[in-house]
Amino acid sequence: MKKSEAILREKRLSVTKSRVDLLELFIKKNKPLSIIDFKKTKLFQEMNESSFYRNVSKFEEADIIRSVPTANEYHSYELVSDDIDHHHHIVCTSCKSVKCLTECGLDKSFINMAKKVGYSLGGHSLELYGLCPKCKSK
Amino acid sequence: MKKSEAILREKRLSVTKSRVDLLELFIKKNKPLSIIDFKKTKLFQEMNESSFYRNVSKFEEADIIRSVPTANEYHSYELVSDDIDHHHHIVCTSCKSVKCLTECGLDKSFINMAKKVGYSLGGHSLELYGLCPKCKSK
DNA sequence: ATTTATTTGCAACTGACTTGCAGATTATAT
DNA sequence: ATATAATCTGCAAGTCAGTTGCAAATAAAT
Repeated sequence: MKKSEAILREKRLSVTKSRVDLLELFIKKNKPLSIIDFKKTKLFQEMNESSFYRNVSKFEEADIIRSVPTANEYHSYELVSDDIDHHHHIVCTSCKSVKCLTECGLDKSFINMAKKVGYSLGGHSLELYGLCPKCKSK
Repeated sequence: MKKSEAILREKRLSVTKSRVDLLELFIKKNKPLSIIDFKKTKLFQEMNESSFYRNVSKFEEADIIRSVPTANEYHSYELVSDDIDHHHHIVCTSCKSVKCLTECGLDKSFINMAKKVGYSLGGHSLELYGLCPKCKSK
């Protein structure tokens, strides 16, 4: 049984071809994916766009993937897995590639500052922008 | 002469009614505004939507306003003024109100981490999410 | 195997944002 | 102040990501 199928069963979602294929894509790529990335895929030929959106929603509800705030136009999602815990991304401003970072860089004084203005703190989003090694050397 | 008019002249932009009105709105509100906020305004009745977009672009080019990455659907912009330097925002997840914070909470170890993965660092976006005082007390 | 619930493809829709065009307004040159 | 050139505006139509209703197809439950 494929890994994706096991996950779907565990989360009590119906196992269908499109869900298996889409989830396998997330597993294979192992980095944030948006509609744009999906459209570059051969899977896009086989699977209707609306199914992509509907399944992404289902996966998100089921906590299989999470939304990654990208500060650009498109919604992007990545696998929620136990070994990739809370972390952020660095986006290359030239080739738009995304790399996951392994720690969270917020310092405590900043969190305290939020509390000072009377807010109770929920989550946060943090993205770095820069040039990846390849683009840097051009 | 209105403050907005002075700014427009300094930046060598044509002074028109819509530009003055729109810029006054940014000055009056003094917090990030999106199309959604604009549509709630009486100005929206008088001014065409496309003019809003075109003027926002012009203001951005002229460095009068800057884009604020909100990680949600809509593009949001705020005044660039010398006394509000580099800073971030906290967004209320209930009423969607936005508050500017006065410092940047990135710590240096995080920046070093980006360099470790071979990236040269450009900008970054950082948003906090939580409940504002009003929504908290409900 | 049959019923019931869910998912799919398709087509139509929404809403943010853009663009071409012709008329109006602003800047400039005289 | 006036004429001309440059820019801006409203309008209507278009683009594109994302959503939704419906009927046919597939999966789950009995």
